[in-house]
Amino acid sequence: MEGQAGAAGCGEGFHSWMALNDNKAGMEGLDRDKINKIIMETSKGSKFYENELKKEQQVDQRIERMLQQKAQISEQQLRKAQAQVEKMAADLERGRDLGRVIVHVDMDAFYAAVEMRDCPELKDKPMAVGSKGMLSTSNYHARRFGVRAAMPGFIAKKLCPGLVIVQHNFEKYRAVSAEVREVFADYDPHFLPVSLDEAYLDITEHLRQRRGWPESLRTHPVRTEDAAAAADGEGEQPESQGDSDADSLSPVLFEDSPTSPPDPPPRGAVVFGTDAEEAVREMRFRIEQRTTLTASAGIAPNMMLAKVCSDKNKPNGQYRIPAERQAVMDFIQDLPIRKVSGIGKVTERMLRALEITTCSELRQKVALLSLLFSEVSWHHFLQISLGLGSTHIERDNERKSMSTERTFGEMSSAEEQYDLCRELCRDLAQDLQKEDLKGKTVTVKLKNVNFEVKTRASTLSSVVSSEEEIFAVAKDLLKTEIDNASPHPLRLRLMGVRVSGFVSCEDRKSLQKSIIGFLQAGRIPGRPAEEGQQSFFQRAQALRLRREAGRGDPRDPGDSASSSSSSCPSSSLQPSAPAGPGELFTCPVCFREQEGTDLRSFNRHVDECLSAGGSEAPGKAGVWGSGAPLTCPVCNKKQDTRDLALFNRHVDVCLNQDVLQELGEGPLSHSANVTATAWGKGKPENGHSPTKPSGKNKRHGSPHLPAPKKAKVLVPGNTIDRFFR
DNA sequence: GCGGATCAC
DNA sequence: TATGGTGATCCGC
Repeated sequence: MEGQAGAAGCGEGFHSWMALNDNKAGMEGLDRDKINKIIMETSKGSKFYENELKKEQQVDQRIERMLQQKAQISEQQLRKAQAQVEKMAADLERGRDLGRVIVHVDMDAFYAAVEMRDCPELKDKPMAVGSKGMLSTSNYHARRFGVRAAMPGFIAKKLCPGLVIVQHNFEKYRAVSAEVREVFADYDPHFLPVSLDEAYLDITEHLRQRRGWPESLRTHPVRTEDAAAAADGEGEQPESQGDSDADSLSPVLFEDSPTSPPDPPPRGAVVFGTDAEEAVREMRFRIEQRTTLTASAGIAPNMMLAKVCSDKNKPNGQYRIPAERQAVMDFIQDLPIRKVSGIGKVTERMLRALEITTCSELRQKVALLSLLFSEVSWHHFLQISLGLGSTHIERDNERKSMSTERTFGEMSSAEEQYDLCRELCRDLAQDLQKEDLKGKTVTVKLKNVNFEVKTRASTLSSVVSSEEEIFAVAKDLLKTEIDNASPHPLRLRLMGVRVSGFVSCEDRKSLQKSIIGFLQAGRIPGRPAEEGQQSFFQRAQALRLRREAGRGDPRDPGDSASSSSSSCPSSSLQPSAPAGPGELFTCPVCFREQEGTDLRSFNRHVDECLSAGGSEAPGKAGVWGSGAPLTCPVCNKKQDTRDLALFNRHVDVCLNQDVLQELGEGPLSHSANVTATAWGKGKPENGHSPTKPSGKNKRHGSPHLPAPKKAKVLVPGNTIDRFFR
């Protein structure tokens, strides 16, 4: 999403935190002083304002201390530090990797754009999307008035009385995001979503394959309705200056340019080239065709640079840094450090106090920084100053905490506070249960009416997850604070509860390895939450239902609220899709059928069975179970085997059968020794999209096909799960 | 492990 | 009428 308000030069009476961010697009011809004055007058005297002033002064003191420290540094210390820094810089330089092509894609004013698309009346009006207190994003119209993300609605209204504020509609944004991500997946099946509107891709492999592609694979139809308009240019905001070679490399329009006779593409189609910029242009084009929304992108040898680049020609533009050291250095040279992700308001101020505002200045003074900042910090600074960044997009799979917090009007009654605390615990417990998480640390967060924030934590020897367990801890933490404040009441404006210290995934490894790990699947490591979230049963069931109904698709309908995910496959089935009436599930542990239960109940049963130990369970693999026969969740037929390996193989083949039918490539013999691995990371719904040229549906994004000698059963991810990726 | 801060979206 | 929610990380105890 759009960045928070950033720094701008602050004149008399103004402060960095309220100054307008003038480095964004859409501010042309704006009277910044006037805007700042309005913001100032509206804020002045408020509790919020007072607290911001206080925080600002704290930073001032921090800077003061730093400068004192700096004054005590000797020439010799500095020389020594210099040597150390140069050595490290040389090491880093040796390791510089320019071989990857990393792309950062960012949807333009995403929420606002979605709302405008779906409500044409908003098109010409200044509008913003947000909740009561805070705006998430504004359209470019509104930005001209100084209205932007992270601004409270009432101030925005003062700046722009005609502003239309639209409430969030996250379900819709998630749905649009899912469409966009389908396009991403074609360029990098392992892409890394940052939020609903942002992602990193490594298109190195895509480009390697793309070089050998015929034009037909790089040809994309123009939306039929307004093909002419789409072909006219890139919308209202043409690509900005700086996208230098854009024109020369622009897609050829076949509308009125009859090209070579051989195999003329269909009318109203565009063909893109084979290089990185063309691939990214194509991706943005497809996103726009699909969603009517524009995206901006940055192409660079690492994530840090790609992120900066995506901002450069926003909106609806792209920018590339060639994979050459000198090009990187040239780009970095005058880059304001604030543009770099991770350098925020405070860091910017601290560095500015040392006369560092650009990356070259940063490079110049790293030795000094190594004496004033922690090792982690100055290493980071050095990397930035060299234009280095991660070349390898990887997901932080493991969730480390989960929390709920709420802001409200002043609350001073202890009774109310306890009630609220319980409510928060209840909500949190529910969320924890959805991901089957249990943690050892409970933290309570309090913000008083003066905006002062406090957190109080307690770590237990055992894990907690239920409302009662969490509340038992949280209420004590709260009580301590209430007691401490007495006889005055706590005058709160916010309360939050967090659980962290989740049990290590290691503890669950044994479960994963067992058959149950396979059957449950849960979240697939390395995939975003929304793609791996459904259990194997749910997905198989969906697939079967779809087949029976002869329509629909088996995809997960959307992601959960946050885009974070866990590498630790849940040991519980996800509860979202209850089994239909009459569904029977066979517990893979005790082999008894569980009738008429939803997946959550079924899972609870399985959990109980497992935790009951070996006494009831026939054995880890359950191969010798003597219960009822297993039912294939795909074809829904009882299988004449109790051997889970055989059962798995049947299901596997069953699934492949479906894939092949979906792809229209005929049935596969059930005896064939082919696994879903052949379709690797493919998403089946891409395979039968009628709009794409034929041949395009063959997973060009997936690295290599086949080599599946033998179905490796019982290992999730190699067979059935691959199908769903 | 705790608490305050910083940062991103 | 009066400035958000979620998650991560770092630093100094």
